[in-house]
Amino acid sequence: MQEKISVVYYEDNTSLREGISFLIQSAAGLELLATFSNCDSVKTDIAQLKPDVVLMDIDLPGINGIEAAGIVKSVSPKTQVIMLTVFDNEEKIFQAIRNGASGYLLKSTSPAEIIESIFDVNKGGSPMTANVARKVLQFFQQQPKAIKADYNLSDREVEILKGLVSGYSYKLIAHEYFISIDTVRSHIRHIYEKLHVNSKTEAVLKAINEGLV
Amino acid sequence: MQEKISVVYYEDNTSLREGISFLIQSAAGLELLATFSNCDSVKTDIAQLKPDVVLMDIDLPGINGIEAAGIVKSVSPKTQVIMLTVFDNEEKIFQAIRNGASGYLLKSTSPAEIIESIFDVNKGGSPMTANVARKVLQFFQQQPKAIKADYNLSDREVEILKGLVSGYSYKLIAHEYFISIDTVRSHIRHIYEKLHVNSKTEAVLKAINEGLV
DNA sequence: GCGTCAATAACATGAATATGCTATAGCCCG
DNA sequence: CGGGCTATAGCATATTCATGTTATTGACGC
Repeated sequence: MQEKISVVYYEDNTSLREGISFLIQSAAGLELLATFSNCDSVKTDIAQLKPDVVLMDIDLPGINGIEAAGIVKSVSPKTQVIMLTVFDNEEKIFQAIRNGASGYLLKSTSPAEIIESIFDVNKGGSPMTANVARKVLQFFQQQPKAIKADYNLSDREVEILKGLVSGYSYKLIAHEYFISIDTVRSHIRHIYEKLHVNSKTEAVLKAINEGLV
Repeated sequence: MQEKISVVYYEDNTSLREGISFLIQSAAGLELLATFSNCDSVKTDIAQLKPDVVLMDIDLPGINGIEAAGIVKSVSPKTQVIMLTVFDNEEKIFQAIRNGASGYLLKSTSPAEIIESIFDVNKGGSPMTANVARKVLQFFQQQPKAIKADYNLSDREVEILKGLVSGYSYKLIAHEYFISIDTVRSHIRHIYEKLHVNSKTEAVLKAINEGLV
């Protein structure tokens, strides 16, 4: 058996903090190093304690939990951060993930699952409430909406646009598709009209952002 | 109380299929419409049954579960698909997600949690084993590697490059940063040398692909 | 068969971009 | 204090791109 998993817990709601703290202390295999009601000293706290896992409330007075997550990861990259929040706000989820959070639980999660999540995250998992996970997955799924349909591009125009997205010059595209450069111009002219842009770069950016890969 | 959640279950391992089937049938609120040991008739099955949820083993003989997930979503977009597998292989996870799967559970998941996941996914969640979730999250986290360091761009060059990535012309960038257009040229010349490209579009593509957002 | 549209193509012109060369002023480093 | 690097800037030239205009061919619809 390995050492206990060390935990630090940030939560401003006193009764919640005391409740979860009690559970962590009771759990075999977990060791609660400290709890804090705000993140003001998160940098020095974490630098000294170097916990395995941080439980971080997202809505804290002063520095919010999302920024704090980033600070934790910067001073102790191996520490795993689990965000706890009442919000399944999309923007906050992605901010937290980008800041290095490895878990994201809604406060509706049962205490037993919160404890379980600490073990999960320490084993290299990412415990996530199903609602949160859905939002993350949608990020991957949303894309295949066709730029073709949105902007009424013809098949050929999509091909040419892919050429632009590949970084090709008109000359190369002409050669690629065995057509004259003037034809390439024609197509690109039409593409620009349909996408409402007026430069190669804008067209490429739009194509990428709209999911034409 | 609403109607029962209708479930269809694909699994080639007979004893596992029978075990889970029994649990689904026993669960209040769930109705098992059918089980199959392979996906050969998935298209017609789903088109007729239109279940709320499909439990899909990923390693099936014949058509594999990942393709099958795509077929399910194409004939019945509202049906939620949960993948079940022994592998937490990264490529398979992402393929399944792109094919529209809404949940991804390892077979080490307890039967009780599998049942719970059916309710979760029907409520709009995405039940995921923590290991799987981690792989998905890493997709978002890997980015902040600096193009600056990789290619030794100066601060100013990064700023200018961001201008290009925003779709600006030289003229606009010059105006944006209060410098002459010739200076913009100079910077961009150096950027091209460092990135080993020779057009605006290539530079923009490289910047985007390398994670300069 | 006639209108519409997609794909092809040509010609022209001005704007934007790519590239070569040069140069100055301010840093920091050893 | 000289050498290296960055930010700034100018000038010249060639290429590429953006855009206006026009035209032919073949598909498809009705």
